[in-house]
Amino acid sequence: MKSFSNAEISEKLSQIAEYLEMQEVPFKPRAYQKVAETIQALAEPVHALFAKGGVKALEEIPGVGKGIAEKIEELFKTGKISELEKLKKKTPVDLASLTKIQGVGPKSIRTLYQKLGVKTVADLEKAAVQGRVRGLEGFGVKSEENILKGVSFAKKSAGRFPLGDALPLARAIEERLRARKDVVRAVAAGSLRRRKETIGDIDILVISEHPEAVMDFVAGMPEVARVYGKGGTKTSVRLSSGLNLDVRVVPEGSYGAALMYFTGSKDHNVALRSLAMKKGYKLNEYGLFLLDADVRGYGKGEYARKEKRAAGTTEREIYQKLGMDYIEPELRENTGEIDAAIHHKLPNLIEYGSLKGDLQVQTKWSDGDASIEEMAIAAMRAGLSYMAVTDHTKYLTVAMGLNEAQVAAQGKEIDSVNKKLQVKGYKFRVLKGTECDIKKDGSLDLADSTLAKLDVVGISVHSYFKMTRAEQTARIIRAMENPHADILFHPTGRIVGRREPYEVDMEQIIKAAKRTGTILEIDALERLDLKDEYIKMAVKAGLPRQSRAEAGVKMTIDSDAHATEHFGALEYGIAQARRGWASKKDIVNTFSVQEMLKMFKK
DNA sequence: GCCGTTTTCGGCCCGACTGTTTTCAGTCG
Repeated sequence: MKSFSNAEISEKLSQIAEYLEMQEVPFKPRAYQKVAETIQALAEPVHALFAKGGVKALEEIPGVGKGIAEKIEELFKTGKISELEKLKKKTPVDLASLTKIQGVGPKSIRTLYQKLGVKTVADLEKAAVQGRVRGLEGFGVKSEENILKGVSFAKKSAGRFPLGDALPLARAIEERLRARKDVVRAVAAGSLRRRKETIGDIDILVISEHPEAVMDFVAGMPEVARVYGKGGTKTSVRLSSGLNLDVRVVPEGSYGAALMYFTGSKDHNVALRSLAMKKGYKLNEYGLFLLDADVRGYGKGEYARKEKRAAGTTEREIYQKLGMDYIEPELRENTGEIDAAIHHKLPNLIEYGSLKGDLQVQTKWSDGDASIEEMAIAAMRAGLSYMAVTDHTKYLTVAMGLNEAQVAAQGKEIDSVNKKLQVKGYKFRVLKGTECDIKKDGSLDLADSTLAKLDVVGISVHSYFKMTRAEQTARIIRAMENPHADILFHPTGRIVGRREPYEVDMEQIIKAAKRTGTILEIDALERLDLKDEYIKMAVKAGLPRQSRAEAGVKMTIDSDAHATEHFGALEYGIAQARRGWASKKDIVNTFSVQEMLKMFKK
């Protein structure tokens, strides 16, 4: 039995899709592509699902039927998918790299291979430089130039950006557009509005009576490195930061429909459009239109369709006409939200700005940049009324972790900071805490007698990332069983785009959290750990059937601040919680300090 | 290949832009 990561499985399925697309096989490519995307976003390793429940468990994955399940099984058992091998033999090209080139798709690749023998990006570049591409049917001088530009950009491609990098950039561009007299509205939509953890490109929707002027402005912005396309209402550019930016202008009356269309996700839109169609509507970026079938004068099932506009000014209106509740952007992934909206079962999502405290903050005592008092004042400025000081412990020598005596000494400083704040008239409380290391055997790095004196005991893994799944899971669960352990910090250890999570069975961890009363953390700074899918599991919102019984695990959203400016990251943590269908009641630090402390294990 | 508030068979989202074309295919989102 071979083990493949979700990314590897996704890549293989996606390749099958592209090969089939190349051969103009209808419909199948989309089926494969959809599953590839689903698996890519899946937090639970597919090989773990398979180990637990075999082919049946694979078919539980949305979009996976008998055919694809068997192909995944074959991959695990033999290390190969014979279908893919067959396709590769027929057209032996480096699909993965070639399709990454902007403007080059499966059809072009086929022609380039058949006529010029192009197999790799290097072959393609050579052919274009030698001017052999322009002679092909359907290609010209311009296509050749674009291929060369595409190749050179693909070479220094930056890929996806963390939400925390893209959001400020998008907001700045939004501001500049709004400042224009000819712009009524400018809104960043796309994956950014859905607050995905990484952003591939920025999509901005503009309402304006003068689209051409807006297009000129966008294409001429100083940070634009290349203009991919510029039309009357739509412009695509690449920014020097490596991000792509799409700006689309629509008239005022289409605002809602366009916002919906531009926000996505694609899967959500496709599902909505299918639903609209069944109800006799057509949904596009200009509105929701009622279709009248008029057979008079037409024969053999041909219909003249007259369109009557039914909605489009606001998103709310469109959802309503389709018979469902309004769906918040963070939920629009076609992972159960449409059904929930139809049956009025959507969660009441935690709101931005609703956190009262932060339960993971580092200071100068270990690897933070600022003093306890400085962090407290910054937390207050961020609108919080309490924070826990949770410096690292001694095992983590690189972070200058504290021993028992230092923790006691730090407690005294916290007392004096609290007194000082009180004298100044601030209603803010600093809690005594720790980010206590979980050692290899699952024991904790500080003596129980020390932990017992603290308000907030966070525990976390910073070593032995390479243990087996079973060992790592057992290690963490043992630590959670410590009666003093209140919160499991960054439960999977991942850092978005930089560090893969360690192997751990999150379903078991969530069960253990329920059993032991341990709170799970959503770590906002760089990690976004828990991932949305695990949050969903913890709150029991419409996820894998087998975990529904484990509902009701409490979570906390923390900044993991190491500097005064890091409290801003809490916004991303809330976004992640919303994407995981979490409500205020699921998140302990939306409550006052007294109410929150009552939720800790006894 | 998948899926079901019309369906276990017969469907499968929709439009902008480009480059190559004289009406459209390919790509993208």
